[in-house]
Amino acid sequence: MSRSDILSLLKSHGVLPTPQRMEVAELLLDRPQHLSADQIIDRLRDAGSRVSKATVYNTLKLFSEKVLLKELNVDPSRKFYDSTIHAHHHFYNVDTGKLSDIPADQVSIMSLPNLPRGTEQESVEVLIRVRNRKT
Amino acid sequence: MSRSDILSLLKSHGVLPTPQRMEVAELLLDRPQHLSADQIIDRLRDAGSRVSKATVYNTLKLFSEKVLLKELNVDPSRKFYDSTIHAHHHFYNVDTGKLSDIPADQVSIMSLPNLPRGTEQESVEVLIRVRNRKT
DNA sequence: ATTGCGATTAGAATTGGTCTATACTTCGCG
DNA sequence: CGCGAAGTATAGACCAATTCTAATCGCAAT
Repeated sequence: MSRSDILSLLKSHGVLPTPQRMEVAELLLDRPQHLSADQIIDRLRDAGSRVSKATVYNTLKLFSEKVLLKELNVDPSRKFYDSTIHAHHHFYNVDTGKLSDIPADQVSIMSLPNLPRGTEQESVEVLIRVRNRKT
Repeated sequence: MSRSDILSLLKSHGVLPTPQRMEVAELLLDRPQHLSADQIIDRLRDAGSRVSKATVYNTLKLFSEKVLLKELNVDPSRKFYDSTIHAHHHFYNVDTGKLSDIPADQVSIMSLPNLPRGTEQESVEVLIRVRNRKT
């Protein structure tokens, strides 16, 4: 994804494109991936950036509010930020902590229960926990 | 569930029944529910117990290893401990933070993808995120 | 220039959870 | 019985992820 694509992506989602936000967006939204805030900070720093931790967290929160990415709560110890926003599912390897995507069309759910009264559905997420096969 | 039921439950799962573990088990395993470690500590303390935080965490971790309960990673800020261990799914109300159970038989999944190579399946969890309907 | 407001920042604060070091129990065995 | 080993409980220190705070910066509109 080019710089100008990202620029218009941010604008079209109502996000003011500051230099720091552009850096985060270019890193994360470039391709389908799952990164923790920590990994993002490390990579930006490695690339010579001097963004602060707080800005990265602010930016990630803003992006997820504006639906530029998805927060994943799978690993008990930290959030992952997923650059794929359309509906899809995940494998989580409990041994390695690695997440991987499952395209939505590879899981089909036949029946869903009635929602609790007074609520409406926001999303359906399937998480398949796997472990390394010990042969 | 009676005291002696819990006693034999612990023993049958290879857990030495100490007084503190009995307290936690009686509180949590009594009926289907989802509690955070914090809630558990508070309730025990309210009931006059003097268990330490560390012991509660140790106990919950032990119980989950011995499959007396399930850890849930749904809420970004804390784990929930679920007294229902057989396969089932959850609603999560993002507005209230409340979790509720979906019996396994109310969700049927038709097709599942191939697992990543070298891994075996541990569990399949469906999480339906809901929000309060704004009428 | 000055004002004002959102963005950025460093560092402090918070918080759920874990670790450590010590003390206490329990149990097998002589 | 009494001892030692092994396992458990505890308080409090510690840790790491995230959030908060208060000060500063940058820029747009006056």
